[in-house]
Amino acid sequence: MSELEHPDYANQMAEMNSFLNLHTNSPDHHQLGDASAALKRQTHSYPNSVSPSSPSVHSMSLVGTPKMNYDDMAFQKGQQTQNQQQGQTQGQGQQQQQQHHQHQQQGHPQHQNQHQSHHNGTGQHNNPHNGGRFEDYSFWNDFIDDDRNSPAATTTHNSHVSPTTTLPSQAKPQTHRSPANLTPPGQPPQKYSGNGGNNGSNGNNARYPFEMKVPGITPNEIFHSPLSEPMDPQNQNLANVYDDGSFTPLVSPAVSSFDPPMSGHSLNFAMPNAFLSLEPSDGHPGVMMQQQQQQYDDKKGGSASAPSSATRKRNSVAGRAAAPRGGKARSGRATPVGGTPVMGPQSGASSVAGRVAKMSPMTRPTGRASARAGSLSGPNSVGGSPLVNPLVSASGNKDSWSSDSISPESLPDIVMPPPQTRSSVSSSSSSGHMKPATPSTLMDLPKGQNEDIDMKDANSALEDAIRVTRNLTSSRSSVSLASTGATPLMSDANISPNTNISSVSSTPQIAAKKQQQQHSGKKGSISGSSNGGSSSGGNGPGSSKIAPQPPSRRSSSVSASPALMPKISPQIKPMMSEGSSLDYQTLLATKSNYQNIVEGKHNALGLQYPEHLSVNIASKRTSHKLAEQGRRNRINNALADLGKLLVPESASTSKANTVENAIDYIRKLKTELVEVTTKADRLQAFLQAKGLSDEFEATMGVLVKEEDKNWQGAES
Amino acid sequence: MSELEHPDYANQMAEMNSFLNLHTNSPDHHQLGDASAALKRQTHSYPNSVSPSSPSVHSMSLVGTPKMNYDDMAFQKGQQTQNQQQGQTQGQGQQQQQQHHQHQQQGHPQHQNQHQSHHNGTGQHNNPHNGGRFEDYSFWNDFIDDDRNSPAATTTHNSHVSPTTTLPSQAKPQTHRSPANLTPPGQPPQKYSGNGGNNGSNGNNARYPFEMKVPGITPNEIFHSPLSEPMDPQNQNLANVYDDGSFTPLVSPAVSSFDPPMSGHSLNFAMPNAFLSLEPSDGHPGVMMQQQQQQYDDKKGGSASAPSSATRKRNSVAGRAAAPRGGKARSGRATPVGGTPVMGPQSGASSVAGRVAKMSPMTRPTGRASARAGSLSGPNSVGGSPLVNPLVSASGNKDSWSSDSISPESLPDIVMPPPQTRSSVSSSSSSGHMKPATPSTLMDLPKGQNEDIDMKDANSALEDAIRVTRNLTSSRSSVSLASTGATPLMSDANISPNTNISSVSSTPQIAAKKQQQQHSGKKGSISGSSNGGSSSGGNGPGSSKIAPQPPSRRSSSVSASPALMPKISPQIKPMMSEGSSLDYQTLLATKSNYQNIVEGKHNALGLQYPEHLSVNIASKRTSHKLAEQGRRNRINNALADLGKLLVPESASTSKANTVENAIDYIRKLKTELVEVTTKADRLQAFLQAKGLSDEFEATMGVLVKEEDKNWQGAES
DNA sequence: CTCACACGTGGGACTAG
DNA sequence: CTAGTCCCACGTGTGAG
Repeated sequence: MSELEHPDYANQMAEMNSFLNLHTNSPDHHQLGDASAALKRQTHSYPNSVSPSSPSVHSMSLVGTPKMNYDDMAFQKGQQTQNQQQGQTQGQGQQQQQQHHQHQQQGHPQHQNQHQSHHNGTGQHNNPHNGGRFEDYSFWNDFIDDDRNSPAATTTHNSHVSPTTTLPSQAKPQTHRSPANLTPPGQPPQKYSGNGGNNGSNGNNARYPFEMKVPGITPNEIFHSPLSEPMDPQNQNLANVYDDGSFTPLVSPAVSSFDPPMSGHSLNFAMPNAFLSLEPSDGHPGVMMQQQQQQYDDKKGGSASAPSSATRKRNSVAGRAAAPRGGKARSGRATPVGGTPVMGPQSGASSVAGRVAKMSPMTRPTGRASARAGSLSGPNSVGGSPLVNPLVSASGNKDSWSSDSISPESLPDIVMPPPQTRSSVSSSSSSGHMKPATPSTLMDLPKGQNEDIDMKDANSALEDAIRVTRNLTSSRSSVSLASTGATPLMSDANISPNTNISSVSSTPQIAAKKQQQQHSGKKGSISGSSNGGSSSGGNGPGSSKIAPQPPSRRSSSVSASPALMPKISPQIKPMMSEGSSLDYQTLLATKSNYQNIVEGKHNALGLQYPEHLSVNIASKRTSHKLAEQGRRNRINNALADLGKLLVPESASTSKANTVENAIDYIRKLKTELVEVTTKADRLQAFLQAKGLSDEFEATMGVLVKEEDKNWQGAES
Repeated sequence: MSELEHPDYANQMAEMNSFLNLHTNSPDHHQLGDASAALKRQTHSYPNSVSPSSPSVHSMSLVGTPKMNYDDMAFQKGQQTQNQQQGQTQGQGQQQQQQHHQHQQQGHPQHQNQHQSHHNGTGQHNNPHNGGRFEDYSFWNDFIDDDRNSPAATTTHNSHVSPTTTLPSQAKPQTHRSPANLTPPGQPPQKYSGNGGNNGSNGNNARYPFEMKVPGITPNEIFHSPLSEPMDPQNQNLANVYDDGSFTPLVSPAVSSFDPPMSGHSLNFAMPNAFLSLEPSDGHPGVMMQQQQQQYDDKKGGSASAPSSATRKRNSVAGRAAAPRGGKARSGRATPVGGTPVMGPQSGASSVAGRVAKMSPMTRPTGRASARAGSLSGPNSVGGSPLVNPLVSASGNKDSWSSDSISPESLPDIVMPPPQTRSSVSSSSSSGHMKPATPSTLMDLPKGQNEDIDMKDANSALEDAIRVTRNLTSSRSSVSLASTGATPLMSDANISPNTNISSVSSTPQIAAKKQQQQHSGKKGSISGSSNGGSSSGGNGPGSSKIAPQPPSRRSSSVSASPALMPKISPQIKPMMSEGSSLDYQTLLATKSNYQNIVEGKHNALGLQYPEHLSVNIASKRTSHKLAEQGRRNRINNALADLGKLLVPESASTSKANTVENAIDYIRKLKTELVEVTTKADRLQAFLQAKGLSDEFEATMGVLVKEEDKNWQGAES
């Protein structure tokens, strides 16, 4: 037996080593490392914040808190210069382009910076944290930059930078700083429309949605802060704004649903769901960004500039939405063309992202086809409809359930998402795919082609808006009740004491999902027998794996974000629907404890809450959520970049494949390098033997040895 | 470019191979994969299930369902042969060894198979799905192999292979097939103890826990299938076995908690939590494996063999548990030495894995210190105690909440985990760190030093067993009630009609968490003021971020796996505790819909369930869970390998850093390659100009041009 | 409080039957 | 269309610092 055991260990050891050693055979290493990181940050535009005078600002108070660090870190290092310096002074439209150009033109400048930091800061890589962090965030920036590339992305970077001072709303400076980044909704269009001067609108941008999210982590304040209530008013404002623009008010009211709960000291996520505030003006629907991204993007916001009103939104999301990547067609899986946000989206870049795209589950594509809202449907007619009510729309989408979990904070996430469908419609099915808008999406870079984007993006943005998806889980469940007859879960939501929730309208959640239109709509096209529901479109019935999605979204205003819902899939829902007694029992049974608590019903039930606990956890969760997303984005961006470096055509480009390909590629490169080096050495040796080396150098003017040495050193 | 592309494919292929190959240097690999997989299955022992006559068995019925495919895929290709063929005919003890040997001896057979499939199946990578999949799974196998290396792993492979026919119980062949793998608890010890002839026990091993999990996807059957009931008997047997051995019975009774629910056609996860079935005999606690692994491992189970009773368990988990990696010391973050499973764990290998390790949240280290069970504590004295009751132990652990979600299936996950602590204590703190045992961990390879392991592993295994962690969330909540006074959630569990749940004992969840003992116990050491609770130790109060963890675990048998619980963190729990009426309302409020449903209470509440829905979803979830883990492992493995290729010293090695470093590295390599190539070309051109090229070739015998071409092609 | 992980989950896309 | 597979993103919990 011992043999077995021991050998195994040995083997394991061997394997582990073998991995290293084998590869190690080829020298190389280190140096390259730094460069790539820098690129990412800037872009992001976060659609969400769009809502103008959102009360959410209030919630903002929390804002200036810990998490911001994240972004700040990154920015401070490298990009700082880019975003802030450039962005601040410039107008949006211009900025975008400029920055964008910089990217391309400058090429690797950022990288170098990082490099230095990397090398300089720590002679060796040993100080991963510092060096690593910065770089890491730089990635974000890079992404952002990427997003820029995509038309939608064209937004200005500055916006996220320092919303702080500029914010028109009540928000405290502090809070704004980081949160400011979120700003969102209203402005995204600017990019598209080319409204360089949206500054004025910026004030509106204030961004409440995000602010909500950006929990400063000042726990106590959060809950107790007036925010929750204030939010409502603002929400209304937002609605108005949208209306003014030409939007459908649907937008955010629902959002508040959350706020009310928690017996007064709401959890604050009132807005959470992100929300799509489409833009009225240009007809570019403002895509919503998620909190997370902003934070990360904001980075500097705090210190460096308070980019006054100059801050601009950006539709990074929209960019993505457009994502289908302009012309690229996506064939089957194998051929990744699509806009895979994370992995392969990059516009011009390599084809890496085969199927990878996925990006954000939240809204996902839903695409037009399925998109329910009649108004929204038209790709062009952005003006009117897009703003879906998260709550309302939620019905059809599967997404509503997806996130689940419970944290109150989850709400904000969804917001508007950009399209960037994974399957990106591609040129062929121009119809209007879009991508999801999930947080990550927001974070990411749209990259697609620059031009053409405006229109497309706009359209896509609209669709995206519709897709809002997710936010409130309840919506879907309620729907299911109607159609399915089974879904008990959220339907009760309205029952909750908090009128706000139900009243406001619903929340995001629009349709997001389906959209498969592209190819021919294996599943997608069907998407749903869309109800054609007028106002809030979102319904992604299409693929609904389990339950049929009844398009009828009742506006049930459950409010509890999907996260809050118990993980039980809608399908699981009890059959009870039949009108059995809807008393507390039912309520309890259907809503989940958390929701009940949130809605303040717990008192009725005799349940009590340690408020402070909930407060802290809420903020923590929120921050953590954002942090996690930042992390994911960093990884995804890095992966995407990595994919670009690789072959390009290579394989499907799933994350795993990307990494695996990278491994092979590195090995290959090492092998080649060794071979070439060997050859060169031999040649050189030969020349020297022949006594021609001097002549060679004179002739060729090349300094061979040094290179070799360098190489070897690196290699070793 | 063509070259590049092709090369990439080639690379991928190569990568796939490379993994294999590289490692292959050390033969193990694939085979191992199978082996390792095999290990996991048997072991499981699910403490929960342990409970002798636990009704939970009933739930098992679901087992044979859809997901199995996943594993099957992988296995069918390569492993199939190994496990089934061998396993079926052989006895457990023998089988294990044999298989194990095969692994080593055969070396790469499986890999090759996969390889072929990849190449053959799809000339190019275009068919990522097929090709990729297989290979992907191969990874799993590799991991598994690694696991084997760890002493615990020594279990037999056969067991998982084809439980089908062999199953003593009434289970239908179908269901059993895949599920069979799970087999578990009882037998793990064999390896350790060297009980080659456990065959007889095998019958008992039957494994209900896993079967539960392994949903064959024959949805209807699952729930309705007789298995569930039959299982019970077996479980009893198992329990007996353990008892016979010298175990503490604590084990699994609780496990069943799940089973009963779901109004009769329970969801099957009854066992879920996995559970540590330590081994009584030798004193090597049998570590539990998770479902996931099994499934993957099982793969073939269905078709090939119906390994008669021969099926054997395995303690693969234990192996991991031992993981602490023998002597390796793990310093702070920067210094990765530890056993970081995914990223950097490799024992001797490079330092890459700085902090990366994390691996599996599930059980994590919990380490001895915190481990509550008195009996268990002693590293050496494996004999008696180890089997913790999942439920019981759960109290303190944070983990219980971690997974959350709801799916019933979640239960099995945790099983026994191997140690492989991220922070691996390292030599210095020899005390006994261990690693978590999370699914991923299981998957991964322990790799520490070979020798010393036996004892250490064994010890660690024991500890691991204690750590079981997670499984049932309820346990913790209940605990909180007691101490905190707040936690309403699961406490009611007992209330549920199903007597089984509460009665049996509790479930896994033991202590897993804390364990920080190592360094000095920043947080950890405190762990708990361990109650010293005699029987089931687990409590990881130590770090309890939020609530204080009251060590008193009331054995509340909530049963619902953590997953089932609403995401609401325990902290959030309503204050209601005060003994307010615990009627349905309370019950509903506290337990979450899902749990209620599972417990069959929904009827009481007037809720009805479309059984078929729940059935499918349960199985789907389970399978999906496993698949996801496989995917994650693949990525993580690739990442780890990638990290190895990179500098080694380089940075911290977080995933993001790894990828980023890889990017830089690739760039650097390319740059160098270009430079060198350029130089070589110049040299060569110079020679040719001089007319010396012929002479050179004659002298050096090198074919320069070709290489250059190749390189350029790749480069372009 | 930060950073990093792993997990489980929902869901989109795609392929087959 | 369903089922199965893959992949992804998310949110959460949790360590370690």
